[in-house]
Amino acid sequence: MTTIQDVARAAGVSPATVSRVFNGERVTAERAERVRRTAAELGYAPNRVARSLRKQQASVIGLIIPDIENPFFTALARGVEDTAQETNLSVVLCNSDEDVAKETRYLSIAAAEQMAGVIIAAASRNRTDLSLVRDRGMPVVAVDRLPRGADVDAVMVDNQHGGEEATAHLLAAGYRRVACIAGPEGASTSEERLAGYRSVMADHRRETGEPAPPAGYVQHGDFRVEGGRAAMAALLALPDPPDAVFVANNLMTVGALQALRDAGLEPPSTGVLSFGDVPWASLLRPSLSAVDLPAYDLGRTAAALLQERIAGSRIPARSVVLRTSLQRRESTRRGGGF
Amino acid sequence: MTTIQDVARAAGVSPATVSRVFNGERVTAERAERVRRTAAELGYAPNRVARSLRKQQASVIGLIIPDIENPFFTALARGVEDTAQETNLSVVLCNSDEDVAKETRYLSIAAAEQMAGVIIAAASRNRTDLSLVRDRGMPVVAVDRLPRGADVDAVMVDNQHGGEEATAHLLAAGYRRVACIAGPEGASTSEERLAGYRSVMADHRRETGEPAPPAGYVQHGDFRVEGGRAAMAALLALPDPPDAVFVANNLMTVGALQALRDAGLEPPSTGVLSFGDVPWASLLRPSLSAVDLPAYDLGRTAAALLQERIAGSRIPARSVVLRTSLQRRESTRRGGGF
DNA sequence: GTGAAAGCGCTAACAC
DNA sequence: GTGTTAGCGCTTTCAC
Repeated sequence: MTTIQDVARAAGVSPATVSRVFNGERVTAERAERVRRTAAELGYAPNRVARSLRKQQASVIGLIIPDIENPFFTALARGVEDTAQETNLSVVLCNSDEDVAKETRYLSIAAAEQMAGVIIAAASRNRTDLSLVRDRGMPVVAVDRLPRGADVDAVMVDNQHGGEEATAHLLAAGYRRVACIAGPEGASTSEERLAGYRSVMADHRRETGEPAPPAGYVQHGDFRVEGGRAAMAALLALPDPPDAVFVANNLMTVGALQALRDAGLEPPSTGVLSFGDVPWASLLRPSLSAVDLPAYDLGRTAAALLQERIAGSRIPARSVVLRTSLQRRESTRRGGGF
Repeated sequence: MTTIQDVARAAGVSPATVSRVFNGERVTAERAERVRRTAAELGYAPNRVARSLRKQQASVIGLIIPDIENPFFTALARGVEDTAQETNLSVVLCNSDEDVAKETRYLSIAAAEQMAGVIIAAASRNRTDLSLVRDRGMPVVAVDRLPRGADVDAVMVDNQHGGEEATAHLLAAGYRRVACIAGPEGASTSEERLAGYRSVMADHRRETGEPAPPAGYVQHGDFRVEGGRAAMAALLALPDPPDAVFVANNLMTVGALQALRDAGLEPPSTGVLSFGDVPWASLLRPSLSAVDLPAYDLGRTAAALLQERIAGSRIPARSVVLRTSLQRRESTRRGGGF
């Protein structure tokens, strides 16, 4: 490996000068040029490990997401990456697999590698422990999910509003027995979406005097395809099955659609509304109504906030909330369109 | 930050002893215990940057993939991760976005961070330059795509065989005007799949005396949804459009299906066979025939090979080829099933 | 089995 | 502007 010493010797200057050239500090043009040329000849590239050790910080940021196979998070990752690239930060992606232990390992790595900062979609609202990195003063931005009590910048989705809009749309379309497949208990995103559902349902009962939905109309899944399938199957097994369902994430919607089909049912006779776009939804017949999430912008915003912190901003922690937008398509068009 | 010095002082031993405790070298049980306890109390964790600088190697491997939004690569990533975890290696994922410049940046980072090794699905067969890392003696495993002339271990898919099987299946199903949507020119995976198509088509002509397919029956796309749509549209615009199409990757299949639908056509009247499973294909009606790729196993195998190299194996470079398997479903069931 | 000391490659403080 | 020097936190000789 070529070191800064080798270049210095070959160019007839001190190591400090070489360092300055590579860090954009003031060096006479002529010598700078000579250093650059010798460096190129020798194939020299600064050793980031040494640099990190010395500066006690790196030019890499960690992005920790809970499910790399969920397109929502990959779109988010692209947003982070695109923004980071603009200022020469590199992104390394870590998949916590919704597992707090794995997540903890990645957080320790981020700390130990002295990354410049971390963007995290936490695996758990209660058990994710950001102190590992926060104690070292490392900037952290929470995205999509904010661990309880974490004093960090956050970029969130207006889940409750999205849940309300979705439920209201199902009722307006004429569905009467509207169920909900929520995410894991304790997941903040799921709970907020569910709260939106509950609040609109309660308002509706108050206005119309209709009875409360039967027990079991709220099922909990695991945010994966299988969980959605099981939850839908459970709903269909009820004595009075729902005529529409609001599903709290995209992957569970896929499972729910499969269960529906297995039971010989199809939207929109049973209405289906997904929180979060199902990828390639455009191929589905009937097309799928969904609450669109700004996944890419979530990533961009998170990266921008992190960069401000890395640059040294010390203002109090901020939360940015991005709005969802409801896409009305065929799967909620009861009675063949209106 | 607590350092090894702090622990040593607090435990009344030398830094060397603390180091030995954390590296599993022989230390008297009693002292080892004391060190471990003080370390825990002080919240000490070894600084990986310093360790890397000293040992000149890290416990992190880089995984460079060309498209993080393609489920094939995310499944592969999981395979790599699961295997790496087993031996305490951590994986950082880099998305080259099919862009050789970005890829080069990530390779330099891998080199500069002195990662333990790299697994790469190369962005280009010709322009991907592994010398950046190979020159430093860093172990590299190519997966899915092998850059020309690269002397590294590789884990590949039997693309030609898959292409042959796919094409033969379309012909056996009774389709006669079979077209192919290939990937970018120069992509080895695409070229091999195309070669499989061509070889079976040529054999078939030889046996049956049927005329050669018209010009334009082989279209090139970009391995993304849009490319597939454009290619399919071009095929449909031909004077004598095909009655079946073999699409060389999963994302382009999505686009092709969209173009087909836009034209008022549906499989299986036009047969569609995808190379690589489309995620959530189970939701599609008609269900989609596909050449299944062992993405997860590709990842596992690549990680296993890399680990052998990291452990010091010096045997000559190996290539492992994994087989595909054809899934016959409804989209190629001409005339309503057979 | 253990400690002292050197040094991985780099940057920051200081003197010039 | 530039060189000299010290040291980031760790591992690894080499004595003992």
